[in-house]
Amino acid sequence: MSQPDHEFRSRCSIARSLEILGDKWTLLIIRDLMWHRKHTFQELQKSEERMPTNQLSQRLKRLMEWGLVARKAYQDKPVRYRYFLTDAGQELEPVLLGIMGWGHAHLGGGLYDPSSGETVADAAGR
Amino acid sequence: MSQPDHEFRSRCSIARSLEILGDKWTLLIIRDLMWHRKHTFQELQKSEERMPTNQLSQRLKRLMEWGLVARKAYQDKPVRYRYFLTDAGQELEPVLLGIMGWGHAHLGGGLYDPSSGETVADAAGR
DNA sequence: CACCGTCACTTTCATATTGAAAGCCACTTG
DNA sequence: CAAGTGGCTTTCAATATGAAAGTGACGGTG
Repeated sequence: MSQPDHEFRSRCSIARSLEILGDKWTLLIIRDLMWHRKHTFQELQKSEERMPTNQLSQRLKRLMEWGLVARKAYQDKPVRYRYFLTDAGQELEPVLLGIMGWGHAHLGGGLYDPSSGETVADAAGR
Repeated sequence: MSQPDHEFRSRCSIARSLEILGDKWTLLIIRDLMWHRKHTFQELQKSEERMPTNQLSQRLKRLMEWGLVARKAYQDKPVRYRYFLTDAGQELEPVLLGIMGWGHAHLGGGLYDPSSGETVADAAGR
């Protein structure tokens, strides 16, 4: 539960958040755990964007260290884990929704509706 | 105004947005332009986080290419520019507010109130 | 019981990005 | 005319990324 010892570069909440979330992949893991019922390593790796396995491994580790993600073994011998969001991770939903809305409006990406589980407006062009 | 020719890695709005915004710095530039009245190269560079000048230069270029930022010369000889957000850039405000709220709750960062221009809750610990 | 396949990683390594620092250019100021 | 200012650009070592292959513990098949 305890977060890593870490010197943040500033006291700004946005700057701090970006030290954990600020890359091209991390929020996609959160997206998949939150909405797309992807919970195993393999399911996460098979997402459309095809994150490299070493990165996925690193990111999951970091997210666990920061307490946004936890895992539970779903089998022994060999032990295999199912990853899921903690409350702190779940609380990123409004952020994801905001980014999605912006990307839909300005980059022509799809619009996912969490309550129906469907992509409402499909991607335009590109 | 026209966005760059660019192959997005997927149709997901979040994945697309992260190709532009997904790093440790870009949203801090947006933050400073949006709330902190930093509009010149130097003002942006002097922010608490001390972004390297070459990165600032590159990011501003990218943000202009994508139409989130524009600039106007405020003097000739030598020409110097003032940067500001376009409408598309401004529309990231809810995203910034969301990230700030999360960072405040979970990483102890400050809470800025755009309407008063003040940091309401100061950073806890760390 | 040898072999193939699956899952969850880890390792390797070439390439790309980052970030600290210095350099550059066109002025302005003393 | 020397020093300073603003806005970049260049350089280069260090770090991060990503493609690919490797590992280890099984479980199933012939």
